[in-house]
This record gives sequence, C-alpha cells and structure tokens, in this order.
Amino acid sequence: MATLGELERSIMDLLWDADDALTANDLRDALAGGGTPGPALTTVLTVLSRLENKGFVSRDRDNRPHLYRAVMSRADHMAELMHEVLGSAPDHAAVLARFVGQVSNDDVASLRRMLDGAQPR
Amino acid sequence: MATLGELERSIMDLLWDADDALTANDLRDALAGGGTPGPALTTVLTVLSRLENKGFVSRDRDNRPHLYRAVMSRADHMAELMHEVLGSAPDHAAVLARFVGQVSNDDVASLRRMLDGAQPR
DNA sequence: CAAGTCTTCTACGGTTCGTAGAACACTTAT
DNA sequence: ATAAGTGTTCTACGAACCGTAGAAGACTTG
Repeated sequence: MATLGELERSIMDLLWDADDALTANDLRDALAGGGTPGPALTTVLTVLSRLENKGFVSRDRDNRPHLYRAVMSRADHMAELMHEVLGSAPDHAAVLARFVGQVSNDDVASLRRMLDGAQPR
Repeated sequence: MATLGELERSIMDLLWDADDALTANDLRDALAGGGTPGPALTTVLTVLSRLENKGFVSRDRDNRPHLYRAVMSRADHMAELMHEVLGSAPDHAAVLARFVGQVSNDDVASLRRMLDGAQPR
C-alpha cells in the first residue's frame, strides 16, 4: 500500500472524521485552521485526485460539486497497514511479542477482550 | 519514522538475518542473486550511509573494512512501526478490533499466549 | 613505496508530494 | 439563453527521497 504524505493524511483524517461525504470546499475550509490560510482549492482537488488514484477516496461525480468520501474507515485502513507491516516479517510471533510488550494497559485490555470474544470467562 | 526504499529494505533484511556485523562487500555479494549483477559496491555504501543517518544501521569505523549492523532487531523495528500506525489513530480499540479480526489463527494463538502470559488458564 | 581495497564526495534521473495557475465545464440568476 | 460565479481538469514546478554509480581520496598490505 502506498504511504500518505502530510496533506494527504490530513485530508484523509477529515474524511474519516466526517460522517458523510465532503466537497473539496468543505475540506479546504476545514484545512484553513486559525489564521493560517490553508491550501488553495485546486491543491485540495489535486490531492483528492491522487487519493482517488491510490484507491483511498471515492468520488461521486453525479453530484455537483463532487462528493468525496473515504473508501475504508480509518480503523480498517490502520489495521491493514499494521497487517502489512506484520506480514513483511518472517517471524510473526516475535514481532507480536514485542508489539504486545509495548502497548498501553488499555490496549492490552482491549486485546484481551477481543481475543476472549465469545469465550466464557 | 522514515519509510524504507526497496534496496534499503533488502539491505536491512540481510543485516537482520545476519548473526553478526557485515561489510559492504558481504552485502553486495548477497545482493547479487543468481545471474543478476546486483548493485555496485558504491551503491551499497551510499545506501548504508543513508541508513546510518536514519538511525537504522550502526557502523564500526574502527574496523577496516567498516562493519555494519542493524541497530534494532527486525522484530523490534516492526513492532515499532505497528505502534506508530496504531498511535496515529485516535480510536485504538477500533483499530485493534479490525486488526485482530484479520490475523491468522496462528497469530491469534500467539497473541493469546502472550496476553495470558503468567496467568493460569 | 606501490598496488589494491575501501570510503567519501558528488551528481543525475525517476518518483512522489505540496503547490497552484490557466483553461475548461457546469450551474444558476437574470 | 446568456453572463457571472463556482467547480474541475490539465499542466507544471520545486523539494525531497531513492537507486544508481563514477571519481577522487584514504587506508592497508605486500
């Protein structure tokens, strides 16, 4: 999977946080935080096109202005990235051991719950 | 953390798989697989310098030729990458849920063992 | 010292990313 | 329908990163 640049990531974050689809203008406005001017609208559109090419964003061309939305949820995307990393190592168990050793207590609790799943306690 | 290019990753893999430190020549030889010529020695040295700058490789300058070794183990490196991904999302639990849902049975077993740890069954 | 080996310096071409103007397409109000 | 406004596409540039490696310098060894 391709890696995201800084602005690309910011835009994905906005799309992930939005409940429904956004327009390029919505994004440009959201990117203009505080006194900083933020990128030009065309810049946002260029990046959206690139994200569409990479398969991260889908675009509704029937609406005018076009509506953009994230193809995957952030959680799915991140989980896939983590999988990619894990899959690129031959010794999964060793990686997982280090990984688990470093996660916060909260995350350990989450993992435990998920693994226990349907099992009785 | 910076992301690795293709050759950079190949070299890291060789260093990770090696038990002790390697020379640039060792690496060039290892990279010349089969009939393919592989990169020039200077190419390997350039990449090693870049990896050193990124903090992935350490170099023993007292030896001649210099000895190169990975700063972290592959497992540590990968675990750190996974952490970085997880940390870049606000909702860890959601990411972990997707992640666990996609791992192989073997990996689930590994995780279970690690989480159970010292606990009685 | 000479020859060979290793390292550093420098540099180029490809790719990605942020950036955005210019031109074109589309919508809407008059 | 035509003009004004808004949105999209096309094109392009500079910075950064990566693979690539020659040329020149430093070091080792015979």
